[in-house]
Amino acid sequence: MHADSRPDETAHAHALRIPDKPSLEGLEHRWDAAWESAGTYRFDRTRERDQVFSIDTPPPTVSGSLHVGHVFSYTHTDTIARYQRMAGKEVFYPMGWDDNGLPTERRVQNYYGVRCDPSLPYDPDLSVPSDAGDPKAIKKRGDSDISRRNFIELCHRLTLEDEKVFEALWRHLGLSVDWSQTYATIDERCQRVAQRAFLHNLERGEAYQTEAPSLWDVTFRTAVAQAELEDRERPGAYHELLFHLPEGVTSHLGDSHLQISTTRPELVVSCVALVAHPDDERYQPLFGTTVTTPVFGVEVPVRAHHLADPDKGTGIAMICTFGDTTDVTWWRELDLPVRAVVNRQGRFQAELPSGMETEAGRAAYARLAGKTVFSAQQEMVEILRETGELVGEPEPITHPVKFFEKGDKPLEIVTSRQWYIRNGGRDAELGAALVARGAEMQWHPAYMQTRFTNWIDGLNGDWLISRQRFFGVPLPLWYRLDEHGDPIWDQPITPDAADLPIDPTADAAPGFDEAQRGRPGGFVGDPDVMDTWATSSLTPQIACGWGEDDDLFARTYPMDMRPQAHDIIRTWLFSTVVRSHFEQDAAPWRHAALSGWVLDPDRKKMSKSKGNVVTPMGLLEQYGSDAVRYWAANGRPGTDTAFDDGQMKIGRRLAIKILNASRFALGFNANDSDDSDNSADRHAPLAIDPTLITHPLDRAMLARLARLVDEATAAFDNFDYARALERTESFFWNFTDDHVELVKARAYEGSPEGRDSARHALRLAISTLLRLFAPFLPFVTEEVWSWWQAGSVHRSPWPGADELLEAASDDGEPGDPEVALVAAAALAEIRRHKTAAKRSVATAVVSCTLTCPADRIDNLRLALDDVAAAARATHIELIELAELAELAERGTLTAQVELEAPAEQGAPAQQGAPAE
RNA sequence: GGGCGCGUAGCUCAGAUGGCGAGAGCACCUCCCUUACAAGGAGGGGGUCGGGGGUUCAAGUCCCUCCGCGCCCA
Repeated sequence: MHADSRPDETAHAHALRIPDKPSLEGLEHRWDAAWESAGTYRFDRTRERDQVFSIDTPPPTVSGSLHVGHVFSYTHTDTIARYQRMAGKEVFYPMGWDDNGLPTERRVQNYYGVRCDPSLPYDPDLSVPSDAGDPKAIKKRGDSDISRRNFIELCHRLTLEDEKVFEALWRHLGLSVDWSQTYATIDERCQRVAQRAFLHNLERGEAYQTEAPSLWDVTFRTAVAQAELEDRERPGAYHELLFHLPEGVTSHLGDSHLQISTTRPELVVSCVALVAHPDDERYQPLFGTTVTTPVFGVEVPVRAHHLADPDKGTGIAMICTFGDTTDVTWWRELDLPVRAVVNRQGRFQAELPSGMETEAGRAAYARLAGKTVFSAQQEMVEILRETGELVGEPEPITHPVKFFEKGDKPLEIVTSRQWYIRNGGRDAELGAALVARGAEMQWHPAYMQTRFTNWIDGLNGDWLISRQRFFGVPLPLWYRLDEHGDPIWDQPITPDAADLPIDPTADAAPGFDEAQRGRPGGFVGDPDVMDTWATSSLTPQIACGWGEDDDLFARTYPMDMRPQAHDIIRTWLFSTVVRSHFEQDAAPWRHAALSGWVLDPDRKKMSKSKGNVVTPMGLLEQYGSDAVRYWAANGRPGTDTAFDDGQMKIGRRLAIKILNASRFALGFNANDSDDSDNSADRHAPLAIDPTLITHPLDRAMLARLARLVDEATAAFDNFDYARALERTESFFWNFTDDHVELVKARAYEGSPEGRDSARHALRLAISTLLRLFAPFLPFVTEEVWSWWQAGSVHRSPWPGADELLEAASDDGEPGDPEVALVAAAALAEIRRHKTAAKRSVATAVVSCTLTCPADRIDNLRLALDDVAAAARATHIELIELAELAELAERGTLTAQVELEAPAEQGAPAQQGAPAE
């Protein structure tokens, strides 16, 4: 299929074609098409596992928009992929799309102006709204309700469009993804994998359901997992309430009541206990006694628990069902009853909560029932004022409140039946095993492993995977209904593996008829879908063909590399480790590579909500993909990087420089003895013959290049692409500024030996540098490569230092880098005099004396012909520097220069002053 | 409050295992059409390496402490 571009075949030169005016324009489109048709990045699945480098790319959420952060981190991955490919590995680099979940549902709702109503029947003839994408028209007509299946169809339709846009951007950016290996987390195969994995978890006891308090978003009407929480600072107020002590008991202050500070007075009705720290002497006498709540007069115990903070408020707090996650902890650990009042709509339920015995209590509750939490609080404060049980006025504060990261109302905690997967949050042994999995992987940078470990150590519950949504992978379960039509929860019916994927709300349970759905003695399907992470945590299994393509799986799993941003270690990375731990008893990857964030100039994370995002395609078009990649690749692993279009300009300049320098280095005829422009040799293939490289300066340059190759290789092997780029770039600028200038004259018109040496060394250097740059600047390097080489630079072998050292040596004598350094220093010194004299660099030098220490002078002598030619000097005198004191004056090399008199004005000859 | 990371020229950042005068690019200033490149080239000015202690013959580099910033978690 692409035999001509295999890395193990010797690249061979082909007819030389160098454009007169090389340009970057249009390279992206041209080479993307060429790579596609040549199959340059196709995975060769005949390779064995040890020859393969497999990459687990976290699929981006297509319904979100791509931003520069994606370009940034995906470029990092691509540089590694390209390096590994050139280093001889067969790279398995698939791409997925994360379609399911809330973001897509919201986008579909807004884009088409529809709402999902699961109670509606499927309408097979439903047409796509003609005003899709027109917010004004949709607002005018209002949303229309459609069935669940119709809704899901629209989700699929829109994500398909989104995927095309994403792929086009990735191709333009030059990701070396194998585009024949794509998946979408909602496609049939992914659903099958997700359901199969869940059923395995269920069989092994790693998945379980329970009726438990869970965080609930009242807007989206869905449960939310711990990993999806975020704290937001919100205004609130401390309310001082009075709880009443039994007859004859007084507080440490001598009062017949206790004063409690709370930010949620409306939850007094759900209060089940008071709690203080066990060491708190003020409340120790009360532990084990009871108090009665204000307004409702419910008797609740006073308990001790170490999580109560003696310094907060009055040091004693009320425990409610449930005000926050600490309440849940207290409820569980102190074995307290439940007195729930907030329903899933975020309103106070109509029914009277338990324990409400007084008439006044009932009357008060009647004023709260049906109200939202917000209104109920206002009403409750009013009631407390009326009863005189509110002390003073509420004191406004700002405090962190838990939100669903995609929501905009504070989370409530409601009790419901949900499915969980164990993750070590309630099982120290499992937690330790997962920490150990983390230690099996290499982290780049290494300190990121600490975040992983810290996250596991901080977990306090299992992973809740049930979501009350529509566009997701259904939980593959049904429940029998008893004779009353109530589900028998603890004996779920599971499907046959061969039937996966299934939708329990559409497919009948095995052994039942569809007509029995919802009937007593019949069955009902689980209405929930799985959390999106429950699928995307399986990307290694999905990409590698687990359970579907054992041959591929054996060649690719566990995967070599997983790149991602550091903020989702706790979610995506962690959950993927959990699944592999359970399913394969292995870590999913060998290397976890973490990228930083893109920050705006104010050091804030770039994000859509902050309105500071830049559209990636515009950048790619403005600066060129290579230039944008250059900026991205300068971001070191794990390090946040400022968005900087200045760096992109530099990247563009570098790409242009590569074009021009290559044009020079490759611009000599293949037949070195014939320089005529119209010779038949003009397009003859160029050769590189290392044995012709004899000049000490050429050999010195190649010796330095060998060092560079070693450094770049070591950096890449350590996943430090940024270092590899920085070293390569630094060498390249010196190469063009110094080496090219020094050898230019010799390459054009030197002696036959000198000329050959210069030209072949230039070609070898360019060949090497193009390959070193290829992972970063895939387009311009491929362009130049195509001028004179067959096949793709991206399938050519990564350069080796040995070949360069071999080429640099002469009769067994190694090349000496010092020769290049001292020659460059000498040329710079002479140029400095010309600039100081405000003369052109081309000005001829009438006489020149260079002074430097003995050890350097010998090296300088070896390249003196080139220095003189580059300086336009007919002769250079060398003087050995004797005195150490002189050496300390300035540098180790000084020049005295006399320049040719200016041609016209007849001004006196410039006398270069001795360097100071 | 705990954990992790960061603080080097006006800006963006390099500076493995401590070692000869602290670097790059951008920006700034001066100069130069030199046959790869004017979307260029040559050169120049500019830093108490966050503050303070300590270890060492020697510290931007190691230790302690303080200050500031970011992220994650309580």
